[in-house]
Amino acid sequence: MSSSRTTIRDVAAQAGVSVATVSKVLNARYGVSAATQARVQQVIDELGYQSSIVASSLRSHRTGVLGVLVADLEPFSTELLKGVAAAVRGTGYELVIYSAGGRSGERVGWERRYLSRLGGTLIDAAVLVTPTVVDADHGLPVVAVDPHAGAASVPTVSADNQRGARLAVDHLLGLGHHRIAFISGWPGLESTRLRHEGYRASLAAAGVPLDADLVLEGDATQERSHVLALDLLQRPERPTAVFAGNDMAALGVLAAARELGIAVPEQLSVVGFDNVPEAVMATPALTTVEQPMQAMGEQALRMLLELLAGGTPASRVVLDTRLVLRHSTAPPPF
Amino acid sequence: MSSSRTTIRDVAAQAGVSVATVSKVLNARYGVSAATQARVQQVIDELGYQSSIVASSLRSHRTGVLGVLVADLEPFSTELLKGVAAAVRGTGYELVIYSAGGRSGERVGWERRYLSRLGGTLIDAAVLVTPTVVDADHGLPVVAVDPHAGAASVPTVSADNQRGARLAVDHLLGLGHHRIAFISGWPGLESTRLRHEGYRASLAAAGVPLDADLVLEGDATQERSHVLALDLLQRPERPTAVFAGNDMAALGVLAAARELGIAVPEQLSVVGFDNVPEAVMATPALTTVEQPMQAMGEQALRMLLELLAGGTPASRVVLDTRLVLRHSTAPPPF
DNA sequence: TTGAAAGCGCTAACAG
DNA sequence: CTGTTAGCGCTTTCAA
Repeated sequence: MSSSRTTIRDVAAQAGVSVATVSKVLNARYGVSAATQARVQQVIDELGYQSSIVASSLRSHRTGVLGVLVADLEPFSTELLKGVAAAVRGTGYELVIYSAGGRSGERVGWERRYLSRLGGTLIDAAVLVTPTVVDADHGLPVVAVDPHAGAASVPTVSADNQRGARLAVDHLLGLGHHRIAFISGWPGLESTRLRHEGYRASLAAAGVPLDADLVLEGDATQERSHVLALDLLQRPERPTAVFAGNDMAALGVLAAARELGIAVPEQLSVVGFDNVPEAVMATPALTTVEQPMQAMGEQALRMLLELLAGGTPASRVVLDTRLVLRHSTAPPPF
Repeated sequence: MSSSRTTIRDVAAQAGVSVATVSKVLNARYGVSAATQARVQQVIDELGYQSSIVASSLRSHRTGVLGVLVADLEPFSTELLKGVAAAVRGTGYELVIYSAGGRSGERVGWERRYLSRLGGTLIDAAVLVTPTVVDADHGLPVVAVDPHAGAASVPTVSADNQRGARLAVDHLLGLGHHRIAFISGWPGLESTRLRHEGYRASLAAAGVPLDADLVLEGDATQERSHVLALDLLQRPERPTAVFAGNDMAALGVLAAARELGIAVPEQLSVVGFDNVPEAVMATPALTTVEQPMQAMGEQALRMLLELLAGGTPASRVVLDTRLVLRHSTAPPPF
C-alpha cells in the first residue's frame, strides 16, 4: 500500500525519454540506440523499477506464466504439483498455483470462474486438477488431470483407475475376504466412477454378489470417511475389509476402527488409493494402490507446452497404477 | 486465445446501460434501481460474464487475494503450504502460490522482483518462505517464514533451530559418536546459521573439539548433499555420524552411503532436520528433528491477516522442535 | 438514478 | 531512433 510504486513514467522522466522508449528497452525491442538503452537501464536499476505484470499483460495479452488450478492443497494435488514444478523448470515460463481453498459450497465450476478471470491476461494456459467442469470454451489452452466425468474436448491425463481398483479388490479377495465395503471419492469425478467400476468388476469376476449396502458415497476427505466408517463398522454384520477410494479416506477408516477398538489388520483390512506420503506414516502403514502423481503432473505440463507451441498432444494419456503392499491388510478373522 | 472474451462493454451494450452502471452492480454499489440491477444481472448470467481480475485490480488497487512466495515446491514448502491453505479457509481471501521454480541462478532477490511486480495489483499481501532478501520497503504487508539472516522489520515465524540442532547432536553424542560431520543448508538462511550454532554448542558442551574438516556447506538439496557425502565418506578417517541440515540432504547422505556399501546405521548414523513425509519412507527410516511445518504456515497466515486488519503481530514467533527417533542412528562401530 | 470522462501502468502502431 | 497517440477492461468521480 501507500508510497506509490515507481512506474514507467518515473523512469521515463528521470531518464529524459518517453515511456514508449522505456517500454522498448524493457522488452528488448529494436529501435533504441545503445546510448539511450544504457541510460534508461541505469535509471531502471537505480530506481529498482519492476514493470507491473498486471498492466503489461492487460495490454499485451501474454504473460509468460502458466497456472495450475487445484481445488485444495491436499496430499494428492501437492504431489502432482511437484511434478508440474519439475517439468516447468527451464522452460522460461513461470508457475502460479491457484487454490480454491477447499470451499465446498461453491466448489462446482469454480475453475471456470477462475479461468475466465485470469485467462488471457494473467496466465497463458492452465493445468486443471480434478476439475468439476471441463469445456473447451474458455479461450486458453488447458489440460485436465483426473477430470470430471464426461470430459469433453480437453486433453486429459489420468491413472489407470479401473485397473488399480481391481488390483486392490483382487488382493482382498485373494486373502479370503467376501464382505468388502467401498467408500467412493468425489462423486462426478471420472476416477471415482472408474474405481467403483473396478470394484464391481473384481467382485463379479470372483463370483461374489454385490451388496449395495456396502457401497458408500464419500467425498475423498478423511473427515467424511471417518463418519461413514463409524456407522459402517457398527453394523451387526460389518464388513471384514474396506476399499477406500483414496488414501485420505482410508485414513479416516483407520481412525474409526481405532476408536471402535477394531484391530487393523487382524479384524479389518483396509486398502487405499493414491499412495500419498501420508500413507506410509499411518498406523498400520497403509496398503494402497499407487498412482504416479508426480509423473502425471509432468505429463500434463508437457502437454500444455505442446498446446502452447501449436501442437496437438494426445487427447487422453493414462498412466499405470500398481498395488503397494504394507500392513493394513491380512486374511479375514475366524 | 482468440474468440475475444466478453467484457463489461458487451454486457453494457446488451443490457442497454453504460459500463459504469454494470460496474456498479458488479460491485454492489448504491445508486442503481432494482429494475436495472436485475436486468444487468440477468445479462451477466446469460453471457457468463466474469470480470477480469487484472483490469479491475489495476484500477482499484485491491484484489482479495493473498500470495505465498516459495523458491521451489520441495517437501518443506509443500508442508508449509498446507498449513497456510488451512488457515486461509473461511477468511474470504483467496490464495495464490508463486514458485520461482528453483532456478538457482537468479535465486537471490527473486521475491523482491515478484513482490513489486505483483504487489498492490495482484495480491494484497504475501507470505515469503525462506526469502533471500527481506526488507520492509515493498509497499505491501509481508510475513516471512524461515528468513534469511539479518531479517529486518518484517514479522517472521520460524522453528527453534538452535535447540533442534542440539537435540540432534546430543542424541548422536549420547550414542557414543565423536566424529560427527555437519552438512549445512542454504548459506545465508537464519535457520542454517542457527543449526550450525546448535551443532557447535552441542559439541562444545560435551567437550568434543570441533573439526573444521567435518563441516560442509550444502544447499539443502539432495543432489548437492549426495556429492558432498560421497567425498566425505571416502576420506581415510571418515566420520561415524552425519547431521544433515535438512531431511533432503540427509537422504542424499543415505544414497551416498548405499553406493559406497556403508551400512546405515551400523557403520554410519544419519540425522536430518524437518521431518518431511519423505523421511519416513527412506531406507532406513530417518531419525530427524521435527519442525511443525504446517503450524508454521498457519501462524504466518494469521499474522498476515492481523497486519491486513491494521494490527501489529508479534515480530518474531518461534515454534518448538523435537527429535523423532527412527532407524538411521545407532552407536558407532567397534 | 444514470452516464460521460478520466485514468490505473503499460504496449503497439505510427509519425516524425 | 524517438515520441505521440490510442487504447487493454475496469472503477470512479462528477454532471446531468
